[in-house]
Amino acid sequence: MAASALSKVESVGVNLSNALEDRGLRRTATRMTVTGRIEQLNGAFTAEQLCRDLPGVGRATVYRTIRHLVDAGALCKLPILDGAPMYSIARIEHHHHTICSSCGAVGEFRHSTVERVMRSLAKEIDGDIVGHRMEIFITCNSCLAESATGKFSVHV
Amino acid sequence: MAASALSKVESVGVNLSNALEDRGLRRTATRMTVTGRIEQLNGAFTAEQLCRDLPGVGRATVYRTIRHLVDAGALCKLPILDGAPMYSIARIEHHHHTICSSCGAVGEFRHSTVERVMRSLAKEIDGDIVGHRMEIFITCNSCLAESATGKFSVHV
DNA sequence: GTGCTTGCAAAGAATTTGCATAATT
DNA sequence: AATTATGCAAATTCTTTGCAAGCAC
Repeated sequence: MAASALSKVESVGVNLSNALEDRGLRRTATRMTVTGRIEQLNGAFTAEQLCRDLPGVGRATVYRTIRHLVDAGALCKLPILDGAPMYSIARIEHHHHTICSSCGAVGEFRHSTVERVMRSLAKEIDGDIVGHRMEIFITCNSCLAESATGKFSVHV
Repeated sequence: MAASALSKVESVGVNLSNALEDRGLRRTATRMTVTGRIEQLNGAFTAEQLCRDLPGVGRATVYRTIRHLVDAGALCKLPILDGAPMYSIARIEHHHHTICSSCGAVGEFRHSTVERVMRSLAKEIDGDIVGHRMEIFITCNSCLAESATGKFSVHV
């Protein structure tokens, strides 16, 4: 992959528990467990998956913690066409996602051209643009290698 | 609004009941009722809204008909960050949506530059690109006029 | 008449909420 | 000590499914 205009997103020392503290929430053992697990996952995840990984933590707490993190802007929620939304750490302020249609793996990317296009569209769309979202559906390299069959819905 | 590179989507004589027939499904009175209602709505809608509008039709049938239409490619399903997905008639093969963050109104648009950007990204993204989705969140002109308060979540 | 359709109600899946108990500050 | 957090179970919300009765072809 070329490196030119596309900047791959690298870890930028996100600290989820700090994000919660900054919102005035208490630093509890349970929250450390949840945020710790999210940080050690290296990609996007669902609430259900987190519950499975952390049987010692109640479902409600997992959901509540996720919601706090989303509200804090530390996680971004990405809607999946069929099924539960996925979450991924918001390592940079504005980015888009690649979603593997086969295995569901989520990546983040940022591309200056996309943002430039948005600015040019602004002049032509009715109303004020307040934001945008873009997802690129891919078959990731490992799935290409395995030539796995599709599991996730794609809006082409 | 300028007309240049952005082509607004106009009705192109979509016929939803035909789309169902083309799939080998029977032309029933109930299905005509559902497709008729969808066609007379001039924007996106939720399953729930359709159920409310058509009290004579069972929920299950509404959901089943919507699914058939999506499978037929006659409707596109668009995931909403918080809440039920919305559906809109797929009048052109590939397009994107504008969603008013205030009233939820959905518009369709197509912009050649967006597609061009996708092609340039293809060279730089790991894996094969199989599709993409883009939503532009706006405050529509009527909401600007009313300066209504936001109701829909926005991923900025 | 045969097989697809429908509507109801029940089942499911995902998420939220009430509330008593436990932990943090 | 006061207040927030947790876990459980029940409640919600959205959607699908089983099934008997009704239509389309």
